[in-house]
Amino acid sequence: MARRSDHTRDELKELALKSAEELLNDQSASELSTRQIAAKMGYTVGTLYQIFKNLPDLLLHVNARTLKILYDDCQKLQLSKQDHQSNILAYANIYLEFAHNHPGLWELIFDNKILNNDELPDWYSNQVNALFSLIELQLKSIQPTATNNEIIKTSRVLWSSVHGICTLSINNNLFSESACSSEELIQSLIENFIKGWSILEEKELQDKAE
Amino acid sequence: MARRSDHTRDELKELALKSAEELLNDQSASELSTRQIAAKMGYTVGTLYQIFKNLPDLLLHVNARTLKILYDDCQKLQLSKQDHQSNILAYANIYLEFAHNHPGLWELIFDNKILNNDELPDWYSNQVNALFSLIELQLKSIQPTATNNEIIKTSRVLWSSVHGICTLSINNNLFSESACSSEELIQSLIENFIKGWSILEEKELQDKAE
DNA sequence: AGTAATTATTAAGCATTGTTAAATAGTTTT
DNA sequence: AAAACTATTTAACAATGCTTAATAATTACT
Repeated sequence: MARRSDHTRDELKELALKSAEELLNDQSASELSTRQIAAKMGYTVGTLYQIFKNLPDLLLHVNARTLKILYDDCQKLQLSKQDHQSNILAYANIYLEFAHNHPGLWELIFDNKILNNDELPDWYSNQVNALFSLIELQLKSIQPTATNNEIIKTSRVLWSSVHGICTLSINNNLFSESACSSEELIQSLIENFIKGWSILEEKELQDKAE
Repeated sequence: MARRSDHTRDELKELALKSAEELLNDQSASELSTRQIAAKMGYTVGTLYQIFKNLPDLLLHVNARTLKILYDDCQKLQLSKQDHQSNILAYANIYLEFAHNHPGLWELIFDNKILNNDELPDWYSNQVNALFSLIELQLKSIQPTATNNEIIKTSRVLWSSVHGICTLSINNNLFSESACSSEELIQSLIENFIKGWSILEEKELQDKAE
């Protein structure tokens, strides 16, 4: 057989990404293969290489869709005008919940097959930055006098930490005997960190005032 | 050829682990293979399977040695009697430095090939717990009245967060344009979190006193 | 000492993997 | 209707980890 023209190029792309995503519901990112994706599409491997440069390229597009979902979920939130800490906690819970419900998709975002291969394209970095901006906005509201650099730094610290809790609570047994849920851990992190961060800034302001 | 008896069983074990460790200096954990290890030893794969159950088992033993190095490094520290926050920061920097200098070995600790396969053996979990105990001891010194559960929870939060910062700062480009070093991020995390955590406890104590 | 049992080591086979080049069959153009 | 084009398949390559059968060297036993 050849040249079926059952699907346009765009349809094939959509089909490939959807197939990969469905497979990642049942297995880990490292087990995902081109042949599996092709089979799920009803095509063979060669077709994939006509649409995507290679497997990492395909997976990068899967990640782009994942980032979009995360961003859209964040946008749907009813944000509080006053309680910015709660807003950050809500973002963190969206992240945690997604990681729990879609461990395969989530794991893929940090897959070295994709990250190590090439420089990430701009359109992809922009999606990541957009997510960071959400946190930065809340931090800026908490401490309007903080420098831009301090805001960026703090958003990275916070989000890396949230990410770390997700990683370790999802993948393994390090928490085996302890009865702490990941929600509790996330809440402890954000409560204590933001509390400390606010007070640090207040002290600095007092220092300046004296 | 067969039965060279150039090495005893123990020597072969040592040789295999050392070979794996050396390979991990130049490549990522996911690229590491039995054939590579065997070739580096000057043997073939079958020999490995006489010493270890399988590859995950071999890697688990590599990890055990990594954990021991980390623990020994922590023990070498000159701990402060008063400034427990600095002690925790020192532990975190040991962790960060190791991750930076030995990304392959460090990555392997969280490899799913090992973690997902079986339940971890007790002798391994004990090594992990010993490392957590170091942090727990410092936290207990900061807040002697905190419950055991609160100490365990807090150690998990802190260490997961440190781990998250290491993960993201080593593996990828999410921090591309921002000029924050991982040391800065770690310091911000620990300073702010511990500050917030201490104050939270003080408030609770006040509540109880009233 | 010489044969038998044991065991360390190799070598080969299986089912995978990503990727590419060539063959094939359907569509479009001439 | 024939020729040009191209989407799709097929087949091949070099890897991977795992398992097992064959082989060779040592040890144990008579």
